Amino acid sequence: MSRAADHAYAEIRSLILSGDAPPGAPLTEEQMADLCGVSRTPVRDALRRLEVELYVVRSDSQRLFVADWSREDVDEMFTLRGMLEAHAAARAARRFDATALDALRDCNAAIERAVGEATPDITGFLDANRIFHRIIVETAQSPRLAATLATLVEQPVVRRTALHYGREQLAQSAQEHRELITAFEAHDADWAHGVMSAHIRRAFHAFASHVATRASAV
Amino acid sequence: MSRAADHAYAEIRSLILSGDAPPGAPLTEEQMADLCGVSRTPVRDALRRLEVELYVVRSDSQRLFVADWSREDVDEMFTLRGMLEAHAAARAARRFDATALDALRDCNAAIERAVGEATPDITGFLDANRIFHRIIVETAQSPRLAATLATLVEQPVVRRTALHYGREQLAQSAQEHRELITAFEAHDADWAHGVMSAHIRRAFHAFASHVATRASAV
DNA sequence: AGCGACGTTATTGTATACAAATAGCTTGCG
DNA sequence: CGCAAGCTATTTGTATACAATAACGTCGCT
Repeated sequence: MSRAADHAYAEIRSLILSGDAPPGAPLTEEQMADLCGVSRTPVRDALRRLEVELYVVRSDSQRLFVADWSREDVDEMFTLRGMLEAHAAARAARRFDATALDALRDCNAAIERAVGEATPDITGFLDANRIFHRIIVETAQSPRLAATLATLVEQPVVRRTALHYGREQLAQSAQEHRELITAFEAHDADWAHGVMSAHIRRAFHAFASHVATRASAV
Repeated sequence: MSRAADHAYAEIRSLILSGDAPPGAPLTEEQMADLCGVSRTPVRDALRRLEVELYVVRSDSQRLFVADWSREDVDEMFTLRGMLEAHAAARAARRFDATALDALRDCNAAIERAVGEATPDITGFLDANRIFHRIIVETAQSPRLAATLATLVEQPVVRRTALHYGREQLAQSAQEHRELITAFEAHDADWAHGVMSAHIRRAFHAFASHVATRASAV
């Protein structure tokens, strides 16, 4: 995908993430095309991508709506993600080399900087966090696992989770990352598996405790 | 997606699976469009879908090629499938009711009939087997899990595996299904998890032992 | 002969027009 | 008043034309 399609993707995505297009809202190709100033063709590509990533859902007949996830959906999503990402961590533990580990350490340093500031830099945290997890999945060297996880790791959920983190939860996240790095350095697959599994599970509960009072999860 | 796009998807997919388009072969949108007798627009949709499912890969700049599944890829596919389907079995164990269990028993009876004949009825086995696993996934009641598994369970691979089964392996498959049913009757999630996990893993080794001599797995 | 710049060609990206299908309303009937 | 059938308007699906871009071969230079 190129300029127009990428632009449309980013535009529509931020429309959803900002909440301007609330869950359940219909998204028509033409509206989006007008909004982005491109034709329907690249918009279709962008929407298909967003559909795969489950930002939007397709009705019985092909109309698109902003996704609305129930509490069970989110629970199941975190469970699957935990299972697969822990598996990825175990695989990665057997494959990490010095270069990749350095990248991981740099990345977590960025996370700790973002977390350590007077007012935590959530955006910085999210960006670095995304890269951190991406390095692990890439090191696992399983395209299929990567593709499967990509459809499971919903950034809106990650974002919302992080937004509700207090300083100590952000710090704990960074601490868990440090332990992961240690497990990777030891090339201990079981250790990495366990830490990652707990890391994701804790994130779920952080998320769940904040949406418990709301009817809709996202 | 509608008629043309679905048709293009099926056509290109079978082109790949049949081996007429060997791994590494370039796929241009126009070629595919000519082949399917539709325009490039639905072909693009179909190719995007095939890309998500990793039948094709995209080069540094947007050209598409038939994916090359290595032995490791297939291994990883079975591993992921085993993980997810075992999880599905565990979930399903907590949810099975009498009606669904009856359907499962009927289904396995059909499998045993197909296996017990003088010359095993592989097609009958495959049809009943597919329904058997589908009932379990449906009973697990997780749309997301179902969607993820759908992209992981390549029927061509299942078929190739079954084609190489001997009578005793077919019988063992039915036997494992019987044990699964027993675990479901007991609503024992751990038991169901273990049996399913082993069931898939054994299938992998049955598959692997037959493709070991070939350069490309599928 | 090797290497690089350029032009040609093949391929993908985008826009637009039109066809098909679907949802929602309106109207008529029971 | 409820409901269903049909019409209309909206929306998605498909085809085609054209633009942009990347691959490739050619020609010229050193």
